[in-house]
Amino acid sequence: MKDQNPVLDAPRRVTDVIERLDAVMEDLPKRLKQCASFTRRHLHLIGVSTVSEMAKACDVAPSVYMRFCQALGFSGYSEMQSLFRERFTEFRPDDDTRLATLRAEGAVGTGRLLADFAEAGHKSLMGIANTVTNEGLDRIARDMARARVVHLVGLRRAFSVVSSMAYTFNQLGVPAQLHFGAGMLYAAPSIFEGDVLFAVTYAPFSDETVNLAEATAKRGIPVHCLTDSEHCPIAEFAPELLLVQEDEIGGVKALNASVTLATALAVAVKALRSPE
Amino acid sequence: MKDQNPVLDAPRRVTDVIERLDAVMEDLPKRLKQCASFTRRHLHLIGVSTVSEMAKACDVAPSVYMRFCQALGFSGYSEMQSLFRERFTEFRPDDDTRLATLRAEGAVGTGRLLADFAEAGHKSLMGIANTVTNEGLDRIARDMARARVVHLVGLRRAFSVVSSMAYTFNQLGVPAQLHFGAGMLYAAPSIFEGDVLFAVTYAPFSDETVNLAEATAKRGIPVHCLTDSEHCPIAEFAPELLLVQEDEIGGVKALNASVTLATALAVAVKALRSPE
DNA sequence: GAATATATGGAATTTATATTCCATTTTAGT
DNA sequence: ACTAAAATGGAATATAAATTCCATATATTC
Repeated sequence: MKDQNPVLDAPRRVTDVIERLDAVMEDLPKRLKQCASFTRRHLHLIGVSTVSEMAKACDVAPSVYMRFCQALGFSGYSEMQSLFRERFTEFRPDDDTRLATLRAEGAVGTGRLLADFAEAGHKSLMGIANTVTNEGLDRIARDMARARVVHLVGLRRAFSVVSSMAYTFNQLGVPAQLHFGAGMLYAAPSIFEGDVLFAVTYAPFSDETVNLAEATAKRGIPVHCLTDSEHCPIAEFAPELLLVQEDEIGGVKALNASVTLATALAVAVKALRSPE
Repeated sequence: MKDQNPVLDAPRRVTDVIERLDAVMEDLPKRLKQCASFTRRHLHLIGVSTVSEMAKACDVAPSVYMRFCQALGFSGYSEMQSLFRERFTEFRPDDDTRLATLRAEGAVGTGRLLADFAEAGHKSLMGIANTVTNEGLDRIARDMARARVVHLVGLRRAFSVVSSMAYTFNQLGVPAQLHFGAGMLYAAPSIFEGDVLFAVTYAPFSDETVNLAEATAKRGIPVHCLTDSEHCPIAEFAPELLLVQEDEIGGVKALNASVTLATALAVAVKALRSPE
């Protein structure tokens, strides 16, 4: 540490932390680099861990991790941690007013909105690592890899998720069928034994999606589900549930976690199907 | 609390907590019920909050929240909190050594894939700030805000982007129409003067999207475009071009930047349209 | 409406955690 | 190889948090 930044102000957004991390990574001494490297890949742990835990995970003394936080511009670990806890605790009553004043702020306002959504995206991505377990994801991937055809269903917000997944499957040569349109239940007859259904639905859950999942599960065909709540009714029929928590700005939710998870899942299925 | 459960063992899983919460909810005295009710709806806060914070959020004294934890069977807040932190820390997505052994064992690095795509997402999001100018985005938003109807077009990978945008517009009450299907050109007649077309296409550019954009532009209707290359042919007809660079893993591109940009744009349009 | 049991909130105590300090080790420059 | 500068880790301290205790308030029962 050559004290290259005499008065470095603390990052105020997750985005800034990542940026700074990438910027200083190379110039850091061994131990601090360990901190940077591990932290960069496990941002989500900061909010729920103590210094000693983080230090241990980085295989470093607590005091070293302390200095690492300071090298990033924070006064200490507590300050850094509070930034990563914000996402959960932060209550934003000013969202509405902020949107209302956007009109007056012009380009600056629009840019800030974009920055906000980018920030929401980062946070959502961090969340995946928190809520999704390797084992669960792996089991679903294996199940899908065995399937003759993977059927995809999702409406409203979930539709963009399944449609991107359908595209990825297509691109990779994995047989997949995207179901949409009003009479979702008419999709049931085209789902056969040996197939798998992947349903995506967010609260408030779409009846059509739930009904199709239920009907399919009752025929003994495996159903898997991606959702944002433990109370998703499909949970009753699905052996494995993927839970994501998306950040939102002014009531509009990000889609980053879902889309990323869906993409990773599709690629995993392809990898498992390939003989190689 | 009538000490109905002399030796109540602590819940071991989050599910157990929820169950117990639902079970005792009714029999609890006023303050403890407050705790139960709030906690039930904000389980995710436990891992990242202190007793005092939780107590304050429940509008209750810290000691009350303490007794609430004990009523649930925990020895105290710390024990309960550690249960909610477990799920975050027990699982380290890509501990390098563990991953190495996993691969050696022939298992698929599903978790690694997810971590990789999350990383690609982070990078893509970081890229937006660099390549998109506030002014350009703002001009497009203002143009769209003036439009009678915003028409959306995009195929293949771009389809999930426009479909999510269509959903957001819908949710916000902004008139928007999503065009899809084989004969994209037949969409042209439904685009009128006073409307705006927003086209999304990535290299190699889809002819149908480009053709619709061209035909629309030639009729004097404004066309805006989101793409990943300066060579996008729509650039010739579009006053403003949004460029995003998505990271990719093994040839499969992330969608984070595009989806985030599209969402932010939609919200900006809504904000600019709202009266007040 | 009094007596008893239960619930409550603030203050005191204990425990854990963050942070600083300093002696020792490592690295970089000559 | 020697010296100076930087980095490191463990121990000491300061700070904040969890937990307990108790006096007071509220509800229940007779």
